[in-house]
Amino acid sequence: MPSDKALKTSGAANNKLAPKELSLAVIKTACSNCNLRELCLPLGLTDDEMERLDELISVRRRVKRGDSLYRAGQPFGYIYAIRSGFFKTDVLLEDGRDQVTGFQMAGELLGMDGICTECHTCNAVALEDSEVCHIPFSRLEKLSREIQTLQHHFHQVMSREIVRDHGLMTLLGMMCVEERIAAFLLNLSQRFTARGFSPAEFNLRMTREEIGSYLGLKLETVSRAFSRFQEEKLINVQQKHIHILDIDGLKRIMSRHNQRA
Amino acid sequence: MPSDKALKTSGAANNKLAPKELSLAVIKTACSNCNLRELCLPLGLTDDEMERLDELISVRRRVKRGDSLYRAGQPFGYIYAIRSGFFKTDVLLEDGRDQVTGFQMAGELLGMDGICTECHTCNAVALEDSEVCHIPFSRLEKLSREIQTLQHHFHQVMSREIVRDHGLMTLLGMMCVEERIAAFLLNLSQRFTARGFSPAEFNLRMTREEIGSYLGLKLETVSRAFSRFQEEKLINVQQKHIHILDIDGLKRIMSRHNQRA
DNA sequence: ACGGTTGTTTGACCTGAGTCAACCCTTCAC
DNA sequence: GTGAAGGGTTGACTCAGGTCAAACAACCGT
Repeated sequence: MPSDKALKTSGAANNKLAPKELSLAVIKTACSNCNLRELCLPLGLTDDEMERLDELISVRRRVKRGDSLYRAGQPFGYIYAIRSGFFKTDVLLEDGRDQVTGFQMAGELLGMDGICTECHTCNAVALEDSEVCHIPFSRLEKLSREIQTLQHHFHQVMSREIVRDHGLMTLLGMMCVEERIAAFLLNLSQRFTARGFSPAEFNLRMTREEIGSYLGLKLETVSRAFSRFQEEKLINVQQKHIHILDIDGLKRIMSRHNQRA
Repeated sequence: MPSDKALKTSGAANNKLAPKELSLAVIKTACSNCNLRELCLPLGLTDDEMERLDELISVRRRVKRGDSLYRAGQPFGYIYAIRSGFFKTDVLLEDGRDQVTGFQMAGELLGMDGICTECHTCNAVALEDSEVCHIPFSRLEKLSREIQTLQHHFHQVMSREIVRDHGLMTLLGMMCVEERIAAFLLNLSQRFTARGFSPAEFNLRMTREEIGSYLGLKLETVSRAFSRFQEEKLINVQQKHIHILDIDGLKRIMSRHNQRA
């Protein structure tokens, strides 16, 4: 199994200097050569259509760990596709409390929260050094008026976000600690698998506090749950490194229902 | 203030029998004459464009209280616009537990959860006798390729759904009972106001259990919170009838932060 | 190599919301 | 009118997860 660190290698950045057909740098960063194209916007497009999508993406920005891709309140103009790295999104309540609403990895889109008000409603923060493609939204809308496949796929991506949120709502609304943690680990495992990494071994990019915020728990509770899972030989935890020993055991936790709320 | 019951009056149903320009029935149910058009899909469209949208909506169905508009697992084909009435959506976990994920009222759209998998992922159930417009999704996509305003507005509606879900996630993740109930009442009040009804007086369409499921609480907890709010002269409750006496008091509850999770 | 900072673990204790149970109020069918 | 069913309220008790505190481990810049 490849280490999931491999994903961080990215194409050369200065891709505007040489003519397209000759520049390896361009080829390496174009959608058509991106190894995430089956997870990302280009899914299902013809080569020709993909090239038109490529043309939209004028900027590919690196975001350093800890930096924001965008912040709540900023004007909305772009959808962002994660080429490499790891992000969290969080919303801030007026009184200072905040909650992580999602963790995003390579191939996933960020920024759709901004469409409705023309302003972003959450913060997107890199949890490791990352690289994102900037997709100007008005041009994406224009292109998706011309390419039906693209239009439909974009609608699917937004819909998937809604369904994902519903899943999190049921997690927050009626699952107990162990179920939340199991669901969290299984979800990460499944997403790493989809990206060609080990389903059983990975590094967490976020702190216990961020996990807790996401799952509606306190960091101590997250820590205790990890320890308990380790005692029960379901996982091995060493700080940020997770090794899932018994994936079916985790799934079993999800299906025995001792409802909470 | 008009009673919010008034919303239930709806146009005649058999609108296909007479030529358009002559049929009052058609005029009464067309988007262009719908008093919800500023809340619903037609927002911002010209008369001409609205007419083209009208043509998509071949079916307007009545849904009896307790009946489903669609169920999880059913193939997806339509987006539904609520003309009158009141719905809940809920998702079912494999083990039988279920959670209400939203309450929808006139002018709001239902069914966007189905786009990503071509299958609905939740149930939509009428909480009172209702009337909905069926919008065939593929034709909506086609039309929104032709009408930029429509396309953009549809994206805004989906985005708003995502932002709404984030709000519910923060509610479930870090608010205490009183904050959840206050948020719930304020949200209903605000939506009734947008529809021209009293911000202070309305009838709940859902049971305490459904409210609890939505807010991640048990029905007894909801009932106790209502009683406590009544003692504190914030509201008057009589079964399903709510009278908000002190809307600022409710807002104040939301901003004093005694976080929970 | 070292001191400070940030993140993690673990224990002891506390409390807000869940559970269980009894009772009441409406509504509706017959 | 009457009985049954569904929904709502209230009280007494319990416990899962939060709080507070202390100690420890990893990381980072100098």
